[in-house]
Amino acid sequence: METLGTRHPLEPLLRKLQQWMPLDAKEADAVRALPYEVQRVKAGAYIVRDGDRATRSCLLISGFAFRQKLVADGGRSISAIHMCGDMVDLQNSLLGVADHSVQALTQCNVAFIPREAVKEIAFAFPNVGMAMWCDTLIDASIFREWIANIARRDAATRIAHLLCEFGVRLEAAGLGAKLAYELPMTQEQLADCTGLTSVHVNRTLKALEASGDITRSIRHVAIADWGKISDTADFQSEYLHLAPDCAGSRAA
Amino acid sequence: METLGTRHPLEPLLRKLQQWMPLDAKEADAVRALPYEVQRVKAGAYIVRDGDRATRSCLLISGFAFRQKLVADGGRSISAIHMCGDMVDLQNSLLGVADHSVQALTQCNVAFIPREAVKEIAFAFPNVGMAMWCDTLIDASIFREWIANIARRDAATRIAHLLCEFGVRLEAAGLGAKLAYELPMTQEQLADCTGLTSVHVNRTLKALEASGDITRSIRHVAIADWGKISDTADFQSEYLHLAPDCAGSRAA
DNA sequence: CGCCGGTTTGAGTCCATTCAAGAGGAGTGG
DNA sequence: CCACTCCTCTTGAATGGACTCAAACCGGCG
Repeated sequence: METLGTRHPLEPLLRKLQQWMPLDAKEADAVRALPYEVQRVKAGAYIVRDGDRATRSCLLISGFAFRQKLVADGGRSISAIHMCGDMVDLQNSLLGVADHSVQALTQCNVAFIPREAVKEIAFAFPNVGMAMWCDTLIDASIFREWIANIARRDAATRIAHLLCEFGVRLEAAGLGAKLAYELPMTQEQLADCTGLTSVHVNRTLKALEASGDITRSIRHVAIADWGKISDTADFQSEYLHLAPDCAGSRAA
Repeated sequence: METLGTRHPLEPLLRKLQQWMPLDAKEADAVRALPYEVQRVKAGAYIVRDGDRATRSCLLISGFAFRQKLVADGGRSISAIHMCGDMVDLQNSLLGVADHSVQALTQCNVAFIPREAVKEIAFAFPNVGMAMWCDTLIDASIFREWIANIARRDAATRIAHLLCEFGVRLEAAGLGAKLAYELPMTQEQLADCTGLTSVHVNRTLKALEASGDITRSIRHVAIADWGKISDTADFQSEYLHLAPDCAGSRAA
């Protein structure tokens, strides 16, 4: 667990960007020099609302958030979960009008950065821009995997897959271990991530527990054997692009 | 219908980019000056294979292509359909290793552009880069809508939604009318786009026909009443971001 | 003409849903 | 400290939308 402590508030962004592309001192300083304003957001509150004209990008400094869309009959679809260091709203702010909402899953600290400042740094420092672009491309890769997950896997596989992804991403973000972590979601939210109902999520979780794939208490998930669960989950981590070779080589 | 004729092969790319961001003469010339190599690809052939180390980006000059992923039990998920002017492979080539395949739906003409050339023009000409970035963000927006479509809508709504999207995009690309077009897909491919089986797609198409939403012959789709079908489809076009305000204003 | 991929149709099955009700836990206020 | 409420989790029974399996049909093409 990291504390905010004395660290620069934008440090998590820097950490994330460096994952995709090494940045030199000048580039890192430029990131730190971005203008921002930090706000505390309560669990459940909207960070961006569908239809908003977004003029700022949001960086998650602590806590968790998710993207959601509503359909005609009132159903909800969650299309992404975000954690510390994620630029939660490049998607909306660069496109002008938000096509979906972003909501706080837990209490969050969010840094708002004016969209023009993001554009400026992206093109003034190509390596920073490339890292940001990659970040949005990896979000897209995760969307594709979720499409496949929801479209073509059964309930147990879907949920196991989500649990695997969550573990790997938490570990990559330095927020926990992939074999044991706090899952900050209700079963209903889990259902909206996987296209199931909360009742069936409940039954499926119990089945996963019974088959020895996971153990869990309230919101804590523990994975006994990574090989076993990633097998039932049909999980391969390539789509997360954690290997450090995004975008090829640095620009001069 | 546009013919290739005497036009510059990269003209469709220019058209697409200008949709997101107006480009001046110098910027347009830079796009036209991109190095490329055109190849004819047969229907069904792979343009990019899952796991490839992609070093070039692919631009669709004519024909249709789709993105697909396979899951453990052999099921297939189609996560996107692409048409003339689409940069089909920024996603893979910028990230290094392809996390999914791209396959020709019909016979295609594809222009291959070295990835370094794409990166160079993107950062040498910020407006071009911004347009490309927007393009990938809009792809991501479509992914999110597909997630909601597959996760939370019933079969008839799902398919009607896909038909609406297809009509609007074809019209936006100057390839047809949204109320009547050729659908270059088999029912099995339609099924893989919507997370259904081909049998059920067949029944659902017949039901849509019976209820007067569409008429169809072999691969031809006609929509009698846009209001009616977009209603049964729960379709709103905002997520396609066709309104010309992506990315805010041009850079100086 | 015969093959082959795609479409159509029927019958039976099943995975996930719906509806309903009870149990557990956290937080609030008297 | 307890009563009360709200939310989440849990479980059961019945239902249903989509699937599976299978066979027939159709149209284009070699």
